[in-house]
Amino acid sequence: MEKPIIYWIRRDFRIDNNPALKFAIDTEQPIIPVFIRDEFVDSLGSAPKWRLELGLECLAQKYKTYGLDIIFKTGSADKVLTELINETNADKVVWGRTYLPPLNDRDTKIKSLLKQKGIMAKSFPGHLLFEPWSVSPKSSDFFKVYTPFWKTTRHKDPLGSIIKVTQIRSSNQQPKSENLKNWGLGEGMSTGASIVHQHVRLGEKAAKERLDWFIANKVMHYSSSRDIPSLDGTSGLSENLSLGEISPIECWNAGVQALEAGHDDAEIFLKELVWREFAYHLAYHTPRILDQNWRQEWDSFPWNTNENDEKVLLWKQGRTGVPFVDAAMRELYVTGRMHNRGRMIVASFLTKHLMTHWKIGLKWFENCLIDWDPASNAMGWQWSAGSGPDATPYFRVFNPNTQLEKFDKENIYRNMWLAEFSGKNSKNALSFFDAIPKKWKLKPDMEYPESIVDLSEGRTLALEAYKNRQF
DNA sequence: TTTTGAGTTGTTCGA
DNA sequence: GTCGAACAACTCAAA
Repeated sequence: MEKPIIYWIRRDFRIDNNPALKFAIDTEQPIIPVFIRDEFVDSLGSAPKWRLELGLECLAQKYKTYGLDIIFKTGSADKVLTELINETNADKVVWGRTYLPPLNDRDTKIKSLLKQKGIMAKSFPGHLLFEPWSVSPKSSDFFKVYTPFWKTTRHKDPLGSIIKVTQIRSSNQQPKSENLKNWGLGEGMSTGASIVHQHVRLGEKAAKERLDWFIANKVMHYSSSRDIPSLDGTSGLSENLSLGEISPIECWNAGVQALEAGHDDAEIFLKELVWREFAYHLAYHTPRILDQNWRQEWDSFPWNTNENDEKVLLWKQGRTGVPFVDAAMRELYVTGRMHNRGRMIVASFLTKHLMTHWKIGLKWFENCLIDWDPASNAMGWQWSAGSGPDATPYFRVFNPNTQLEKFDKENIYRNMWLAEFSGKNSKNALSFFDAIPKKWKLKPDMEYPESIVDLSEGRTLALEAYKNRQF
């Protein structure tokens, strides 16, 4: 019986432009694709876990068209892979790297364990444009500032080339698979699932089509339209990038082509892709960014750390009485995403006006975002809070009302998400009330609340605290 | 080693 | 309404 190769599916939910899968195909051995529900899958936040299930269903269908079934298994990865090797007599295991601890350390151990058994174990790039260790400054170990990182990467060729797959060789052996539907990955979502579902862009094909559409219609206006939250002016591909339903290299190449075709704004799109890289670069070199203050002196800052604080709850519910903040928080709840400008504003509001620890915000995002990415989420929150690697002047406090004036002058975004303003005119605004838990006891005809903080007072208090900090 | 220049995303005030 | 200055001072990258 011919020995098969095991392809371990990680964050590369695609067929094309997938170096690990390509390697497997090139061995000409039969391929057994496996997805393992390990402790790291179980520990995902509600929305990312739910989105993972959708992504897996879609991917399984795609594999079916090539005549392959994904094998679903639960357990620690070393144990599952070992059993699968024994069962199938496979002699190779390949997967795409995910770079961040603790997964990275786990993978290193598995690699040496498999090699000890005489199995070829190989990991591949594919999740990023560049390996985090392959970009470094001349005078230190790694970059702590974005702009020099960008200057270094902009003229660097990303890893790998375009890969198109036409066939995949399946295996005659059919190892026992669990049923994905029985895993209940979507259970944490409860009432909101059917509503968020309407806003999901699912799978490799849809992601590619979106990229084409974005490059054909939007990238040329990107520098200005990406800042307007009422417009569909961004690529919106973060959701697909997070599961690897599209390759970042494909996005990069499309951006480069647009730039070469004379659309200068495409460079800003490339810069955004590089922000994602920068987040991984930082997390790879300083893993503490994921769950501790990157600048450790911030440990003594007097954040509010009470998760059950009344104002924190109102922030989560989009009931702070500050329209831009509430609109963005409701957009998050209904769509599982939030416009980038909204992310900055709600983060600034939580960490500065409400003086609340960024970890509380990070955790909420981790539960609500279908495009959740551990590296980007942590970098963004720490940047907003001021504890991160960017030298953010402490006096930089977003005023949500000034922001509304600048980026939503006609109140389009506000009315899109706040039924208290738009009445029955906005389907989106109303759907928020169907998505939320009943126990929140919120109704669309309720009166819009008074602001929970006086914005200028909140700003002053935050500035005071930042000024008086003990470091 | 030392020096120099630069650093995602802002707000407010007063001329 | 528009525009420039002030808001401080520090870390990082490169020469």
